[in-house]
Amino acid sequence: MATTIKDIARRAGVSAATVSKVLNRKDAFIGEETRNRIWSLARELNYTPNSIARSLVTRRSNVIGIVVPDILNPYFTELVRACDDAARLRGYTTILCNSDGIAENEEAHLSFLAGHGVDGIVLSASDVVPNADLLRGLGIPFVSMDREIPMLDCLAATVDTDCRGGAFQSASYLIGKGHRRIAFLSGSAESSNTRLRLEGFREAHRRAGIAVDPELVRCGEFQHSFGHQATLALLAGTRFSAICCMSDMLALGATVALRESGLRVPDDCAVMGFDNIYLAPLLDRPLSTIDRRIFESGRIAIDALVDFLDGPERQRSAIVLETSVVERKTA
Amino acid sequence: MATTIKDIARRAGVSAATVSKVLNRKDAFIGEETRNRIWSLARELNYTPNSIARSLVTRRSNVIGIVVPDILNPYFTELVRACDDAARLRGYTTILCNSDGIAENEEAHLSFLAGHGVDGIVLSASDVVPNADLLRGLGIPFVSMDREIPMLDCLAATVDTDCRGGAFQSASYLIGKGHRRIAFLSGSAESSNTRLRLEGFREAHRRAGIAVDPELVRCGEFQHSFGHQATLALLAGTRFSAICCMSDMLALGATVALRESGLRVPDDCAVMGFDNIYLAPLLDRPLSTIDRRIFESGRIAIDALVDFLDGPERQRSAIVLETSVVERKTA
DNA sequence: GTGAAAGCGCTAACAC
DNA sequence: GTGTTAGCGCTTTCAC
Repeated sequence: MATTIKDIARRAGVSAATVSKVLNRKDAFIGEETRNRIWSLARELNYTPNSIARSLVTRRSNVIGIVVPDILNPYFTELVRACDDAARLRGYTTILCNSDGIAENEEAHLSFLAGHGVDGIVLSASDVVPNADLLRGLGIPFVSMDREIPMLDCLAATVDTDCRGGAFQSASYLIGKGHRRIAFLSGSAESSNTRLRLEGFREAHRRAGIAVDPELVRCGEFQHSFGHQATLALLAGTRFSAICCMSDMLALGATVALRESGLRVPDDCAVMGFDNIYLAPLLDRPLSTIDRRIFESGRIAIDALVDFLDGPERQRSAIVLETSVVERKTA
Repeated sequence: MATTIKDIARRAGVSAATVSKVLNRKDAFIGEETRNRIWSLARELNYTPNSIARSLVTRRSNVIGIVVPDILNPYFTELVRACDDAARLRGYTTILCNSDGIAENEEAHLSFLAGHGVDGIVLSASDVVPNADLLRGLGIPFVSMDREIPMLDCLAATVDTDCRGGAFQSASYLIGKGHRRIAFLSGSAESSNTRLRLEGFREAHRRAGIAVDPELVRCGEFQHSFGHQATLALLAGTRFSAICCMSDMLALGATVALRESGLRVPDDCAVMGFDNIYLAPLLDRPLSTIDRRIFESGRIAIDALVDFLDGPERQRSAIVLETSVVERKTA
């Protein structure tokens, strides 16, 4: 049986309230001597506060829920780690949920988190548009990452990457290298995410006076497997000298497909990624990509959320992160 | 304000106790009609049980804590995802903690988890030997992964990989391919983990009647950066035709160093990894490695833990996972 | 079939 | 300076 505040109170010959005050440093009016006695008893008995009980009364858990599609995806791995670090610095811990991009899972997780009394939620990008009614119903402050989201009272912040700009940079970089027929690989064609990126890609071409061959645009998923498969399909049907991928995993898949087809990167075909996951520079052939400040975005999301939670004025913020080109060995 | 059991009780014209019974399906003696009324009210009012309050009385949280060194390390990413999936299947959720392999962090996390009333803990490998007194003091059932651990009442299971066997397989495979001077890269020389692996490596050589040149054995960390740096050092000082790495990240680092030095893999130097992280087959040059059933080990750990928690007999188990060679393109 | 009462460990308002 | 009381939302025992 873990020791409780009562155990300490009994041994110290004081009431539980006094112990509580001391242990919570609300001890302005507590005698020096009592205070010391309580602290040393706490240490001696190895007291650990029961957060459950505390949360029940304070209605604060100091826990933040994080919902991502899949932590196996390196982009989210990094994001989650960044959030966790940032949260810890601010006195919070995190509970992680993988939705696998399935709306029902996501909803189940949100309810779960609510039931567990999290103070706030970081809800991260998948293609599904989140259930606004649910979110409103829960009333838990949340920050939305990389997603279009309806305005809600409990929306603490949005943190988005300038995907349009990122895709523009990527395509412009490739065009600058002399490429004229550039393939475009991205996630679901329905998502705003992909739409924006495609706009950026097109804009870069327009500025350079180059037409975009629709044949070269392939949307599906942000996963490795799609990159692999789409590249093979592309190779079978048309010509191109570069691939502008909208995720690093897509780029990895594309690279494998190119190599399997006997093509060298970047000599026969250049490859640009997107995300700049921490693996990108560590690969055998370091990946040229678009940096989107993953770590920073996690930190920013948590800071915005905690500011919203702790600050009395509940300022909502809308953050947009700029991207940049990282030149390495594949393009 | 979220709706509570009382709200439902009031509207249904029954007591909170009755509502609780129905919602928890302990409704054998509750009238058909009351039952339906309660369920539909719950749905209508969008009732979410307050797990905090429930945990306080039941002394069960249905939460399992997971402590790993660093979720950014792909091996742990996978392990964590596996644990999370398995836990969910068994009706539990997980809270993740990154210790960064620092003993104080680990201890802080363990206390934190205890305070949050987790029912059990999965404690995973770093080099530090865990604080047995702390663990005993907490009294929370836990499973230890890949670590030597003192016997404790609350030790639900140990799940280890046969590292000695794995290293033996790796070295034997390389020897079978005709290599005679094989470098060995591993984590901290002090850890039992590395010691065991080195034994396996030596044993393979002994059986083949080959001497191990101490010069070729380099221990440091399981990280990419050490693989890179150690390989460069090796290259500068001696000759070898293969590297037997004790983690896939080490192998990645080694590969990069080889390529930077103008050497081709596997022609000029073969590289074997260890772990078989999900990225291994996805790389530009798919990595030959030792599979250690990461996903399975997570599932097994959770199952053992939950069996221990739920089962009345509290059977302790000691699981050892066998490894196998995965031949791909680097060796 | 259903309800009343007690209590999980803690905090907060107020009393002394 | 310290104690008393009430209550957070829920479950559980036992009485009716």
